[in-house]
Amino acid sequence: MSVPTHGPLFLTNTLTRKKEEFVPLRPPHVGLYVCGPTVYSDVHLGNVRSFLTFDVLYRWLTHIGYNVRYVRNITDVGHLVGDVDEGEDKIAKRARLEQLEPMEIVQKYTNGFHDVMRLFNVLPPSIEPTATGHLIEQIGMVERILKSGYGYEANGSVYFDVSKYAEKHAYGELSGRKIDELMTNTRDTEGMDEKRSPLDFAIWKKAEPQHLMKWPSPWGEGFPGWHLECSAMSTKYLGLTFDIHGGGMDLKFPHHECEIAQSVAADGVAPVRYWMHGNMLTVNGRKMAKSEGNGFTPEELLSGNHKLLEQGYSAMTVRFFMLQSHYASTLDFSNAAMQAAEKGLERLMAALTTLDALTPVATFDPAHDTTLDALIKSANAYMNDDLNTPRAIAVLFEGIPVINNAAAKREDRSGFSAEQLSRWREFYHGIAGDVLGLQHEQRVVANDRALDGLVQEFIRMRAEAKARKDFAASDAIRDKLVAFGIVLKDTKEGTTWERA
RNA sequence: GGUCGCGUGGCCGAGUGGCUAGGCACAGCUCUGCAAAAGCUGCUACUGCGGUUCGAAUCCGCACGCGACCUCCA
Repeated sequence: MSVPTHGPLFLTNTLTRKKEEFVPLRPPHVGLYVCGPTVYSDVHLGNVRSFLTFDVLYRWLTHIGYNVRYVRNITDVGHLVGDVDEGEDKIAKRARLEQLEPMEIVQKYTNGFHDVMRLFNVLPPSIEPTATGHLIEQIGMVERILKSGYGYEANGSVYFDVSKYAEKHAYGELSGRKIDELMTNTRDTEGMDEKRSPLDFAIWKKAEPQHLMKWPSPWGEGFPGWHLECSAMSTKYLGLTFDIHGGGMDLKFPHHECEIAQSVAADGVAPVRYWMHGNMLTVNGRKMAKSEGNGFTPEELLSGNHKLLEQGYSAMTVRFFMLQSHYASTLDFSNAAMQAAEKGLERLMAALTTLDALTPVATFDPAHDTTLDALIKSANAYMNDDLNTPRAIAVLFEGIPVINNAAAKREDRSGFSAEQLSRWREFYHGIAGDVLGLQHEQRVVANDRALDGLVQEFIRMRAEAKARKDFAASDAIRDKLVAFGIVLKDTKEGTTWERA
């Protein structure tokens, strides 16, 4: 099988700020690394968007025939509260506040993160390494950086020497920053005399005696710097140079810039061939962020129990909503937009159900083949064009009238042959399901069968009433059911029901 | 202040130098006992002002407005 099977894939490489054809280092293998969460609190919707973006990338790469090793880390140490390497560790702080062991915090929020990912139908990565599980690798990397002369030890901590690095390498190339501008704009450096320059960053940090999260190292007890883990773990699992590194736009600087510098300093090669950055989810035009206090958790979203939410929205509605915009654009969350997405998704999923329920006819429409060929072609082209999911979704909608038409009309030639049906189903389930990860909501849970049996009985009674033209009785049944949130739909095949 | 980006129809949101995404909403019609659902039809936008061009919403300049990053953040 040739790779890729769906034509060349183009991705926007934020390193060059251009759309480039994606050619992996060692096809059919693709190495993909995505910065995962720091597990010190609940993930919010903005975080979800980022993981969703790379979920679709992972799904698409797989769909077009690549063998993807997807590494997404869990940051469970080293991420400090403040800036300039002086604050408290985020997890340690949370542990103190919640009066738990740091690892209990890590476990708690890792579990929560996994639950949320499952809820949004985000696939698990191939490897989900933790920073604390890779202390050896990180210490090794610090040693290599020291050996190459780009790090220095000060009072039990080790810092990366940005100025020295910038003499020979392009520090700032990813984020478009110039070193002297960075120097000018940096805030006061008082109280940080361990660092030679405010731009330097910790790759190993000395731990105070009371510090809970610390490990022995050649420089004494301490813990690794935040940026280091991604470099160490991506190197370990994907090699010195790998294909794609993804993350949120806000990680571009300094996090990813530091990753590049560390890898080049330690191993002499640029670590990443294609950098990809997802854009931010905004609320009323402002970035959703924990510090802004405008984020909501998936639980609040589902229940609608938040001052910014007019109602609850399902995870699939959110997924669909997010995929209706391009990953590189900011996306503004609003109730009106969510309600529109809810309706749109409903229509799409209803069409899928209709398609699955269609029965083949003898006098089918031969045009369904050419129509489908066109849909397939453009859907693939759009996905290959830097993951244009909104366009791919639009393609799915283009075929919906064809499906609905076939279902609504029994007499004409709008029907499908058995072969056409299987091809259409394969396409719709492939794009909507496998690639975009949209799935039916499980709206009714435990007593689904009991409820269905009950409603079917009412439908039967109503049909009897209609048969004897007792419309008062039939309407009464329908209205009663509506009051209970059950909506009846009359079709040529009979009456179906769904929840309002 | 520096760097980067954005400004599209009632709303959300794609996009290309000429071939008028899609969703939601709205209106009319068809189907239906009625309604819902479904189908058909309609709704032609691109912040402002200049410029390049046969032709620009799409390229360039300026202005205005908004945002992101520059400090932890997906």
